[in-house]
Amino acid sequence: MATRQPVRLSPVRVPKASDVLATEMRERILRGEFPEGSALPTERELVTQTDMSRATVREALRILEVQGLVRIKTGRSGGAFVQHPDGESIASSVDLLIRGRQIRLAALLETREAVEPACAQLAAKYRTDADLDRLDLANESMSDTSGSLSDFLQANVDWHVGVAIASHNELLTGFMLALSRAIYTSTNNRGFINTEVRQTTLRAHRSVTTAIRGQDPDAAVRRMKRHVHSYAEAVVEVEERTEIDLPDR
Amino acid sequence: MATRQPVRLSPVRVPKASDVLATEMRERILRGEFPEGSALPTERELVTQTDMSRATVREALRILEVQGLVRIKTGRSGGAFVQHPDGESIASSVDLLIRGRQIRLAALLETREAVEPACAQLAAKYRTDADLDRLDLANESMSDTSGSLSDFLQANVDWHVGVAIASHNELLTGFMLALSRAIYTSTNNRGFINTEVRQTTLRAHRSVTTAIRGQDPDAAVRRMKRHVHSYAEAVVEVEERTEIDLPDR
DNA sequence: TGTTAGATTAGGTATGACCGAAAGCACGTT
DNA sequence: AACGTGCTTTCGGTCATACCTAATCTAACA
Repeated sequence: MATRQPVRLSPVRVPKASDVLATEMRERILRGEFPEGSALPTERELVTQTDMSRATVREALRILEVQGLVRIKTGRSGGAFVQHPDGESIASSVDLLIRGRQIRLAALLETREAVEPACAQLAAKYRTDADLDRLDLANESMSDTSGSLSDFLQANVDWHVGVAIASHNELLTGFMLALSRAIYTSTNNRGFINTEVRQTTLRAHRSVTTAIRGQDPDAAVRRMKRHVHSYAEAVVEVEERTEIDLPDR
Repeated sequence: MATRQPVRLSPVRVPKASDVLATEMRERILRGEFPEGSALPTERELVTQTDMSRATVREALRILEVQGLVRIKTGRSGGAFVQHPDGESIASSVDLLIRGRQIRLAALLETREAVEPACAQLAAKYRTDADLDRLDLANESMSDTSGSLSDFLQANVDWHVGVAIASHNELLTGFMLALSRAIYTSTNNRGFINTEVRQTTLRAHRSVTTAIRGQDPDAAVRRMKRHVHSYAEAVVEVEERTEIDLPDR
């Protein structure tokens, strides 16, 4: 019998048809080939163009939809409309990581300490009047001490995200959006926010806002760093107290 | 004729069946209900359990797959296996944002200046011996001045990601992973990396590595800040020169 | 005791049908 | 002329069924 031919083949990869189609459309969208809001061909049209089944085409569109690259509308003159990803898409994937990996609140606060002072610095450099309005608005609704905890925390998130927006850096904005929301939900049910904490927080926010308004990056960094650090310390302190109160579960 | 009743209805939302199923399974996965690697029911099994068609079930699974929550294997004893998202999932969505929004290199470098010094600080605090090995390895392969530009840049990415890993903060790691890769691809075809830049970069990396090894957070921050800042300045400088060289086009 | 050729079980794809939502149109009323 | 009303059309959403292909298991065979 003939000996085995020493033919070597590299492992053959058989990509899924829907992935291939999704990748091709994704590249063309990212290349900027279609203006934002323009309509892709209808599903049935794509079927005839690609010789694929409708199920395959639909899965490809679903992939793009999850990735935030298209928005799908139903009804007549519906279909897939090109959309460029925004901070929300980053925020949602960060959210999945945080929840899936059970990232602890302490790690979230550490991350905020790492990122947000830099946001404040950039905000002080690049802020517009509209950015200032947004920050003032958040400060106002936070100064309503009679509001519910959720309202307070929502205004808190708005302010922090507002700082990120004022940095005019979309990456940082998306990241801070996710981080702020995650901290919000972790904080919402822990009950260590009392009137004193509220007033301290509001004072700190106003102080940072003033630095941003005055376009003083150094002060903005310093004050933001102090704010997020002391907030983190307060949370850790309460965490420890809670652990003592509830030794096991 | 009777006057219109002042009945007000809020807009009714009709969620898609596949979204509902995906959301339910996602929540259960994120809640930690299934250990990592465990198998979800097969498609046909889900069909009987949910009274949905297989196409719907498949779309739901596809959503979870894109979100990095399950990995799907074909063949006998295949199916959907639970997976917890890692830095890659964040990296890919950040990548989509960068490319879809045409984020300029200058903005990427600005973001790195904002985030990476803090990474270095945390790395100096929490680094393990394995982290140091990873950094040393990257430095070694970068010291090979005869290597190609791609090899140099890859080692560069490895080092920067290595710092993020050493921070032991999964959020920052995922973010820096995406950022480093994006800077890599933007830098790969610009040709402003010469021998001098290589040596300067290597020196800076070694200097930061030393601070991390010595668990000196302040030095790590300072040196990293200086490194990424001077790198950014060098890039901007070359950008301007390039614009002059190529006035239109 | 390996090797290998089926059998089995999973996902991947293709058809074809029908439902429901939304935009457009035409008719009819005011 | 202006405005509802309802029909028609054209989309995506869902379902059912069939068949293909990949990966594994199993059992016969050399």
